[in-house]
Amino acid sequence: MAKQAASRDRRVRGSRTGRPIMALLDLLGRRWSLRILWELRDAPLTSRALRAACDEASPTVLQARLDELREAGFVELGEAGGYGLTPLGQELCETFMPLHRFAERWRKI
Amino acid sequence: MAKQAASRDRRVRGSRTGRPIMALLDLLGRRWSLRILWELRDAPLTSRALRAACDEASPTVLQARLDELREAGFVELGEAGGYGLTPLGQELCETFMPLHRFAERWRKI
DNA sequence: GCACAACGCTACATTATCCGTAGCAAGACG
DNA sequence: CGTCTTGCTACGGATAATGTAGCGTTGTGC
Repeated sequence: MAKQAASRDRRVRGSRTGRPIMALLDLLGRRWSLRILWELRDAPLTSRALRAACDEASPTVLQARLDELREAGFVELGEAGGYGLTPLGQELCETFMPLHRFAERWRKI
Repeated sequence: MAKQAASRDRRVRGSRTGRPIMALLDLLGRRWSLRILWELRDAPLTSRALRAACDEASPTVLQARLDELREAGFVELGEAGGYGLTPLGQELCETFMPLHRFAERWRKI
């Protein structure tokens, strides 16, 4: 697998400009990516608990997204088992945490 | 089309909890959604210009995303032509604008 | 009026991606 | 040993995205 070989400047789908923001938007714009970060926001979860939190999403995609997020350095697999955010992942999560408040106001419109 | 009939509490893929944050994460977690918002961040674009900005993505998906984002109230089609962000869309865009700075730091890791 | 170009938008066949279910190997516990 | 749970994978069917082409409409210049 060339999965772990590539670095941050790897080819990303739909964006071959090399601009990191595009790579990030591409990564986060895949199914379940944002949701996974969101569900891990305040505590690590086992793969199965994460699956339950994500409405029993298919383990195939979840595993793919976890691999990508891990390779990006946002998520890590603790030695005691269970997926958690890295410090970098925490930071990223806090970056779009205001989305929560926005979503609440959005509903009311 | 039942597209414009549904409101914010419509069924969204992968998230049937009704929590608005889930609906939002689901909407933004589709291909090109984040990218479209990003490309419209400071100026409206025509559909073709937007397509060019999005690496010549297929018009089929772009149109689908634009419809969804329009129905969500984030994007609008100006009467003079061209897609632009609504005030709400501007607000959403600013919400995850720190992502840009984060992406720049992320590359260096 | 009449080409001509750009607009928003759509059709259609191919390809990639996701879903749902089942199940693997490895480790912990009894 | 048997039975848990862990992370992870296989596989076939369903869904979504791609790439190319083109529609109808609206200006604009001649």
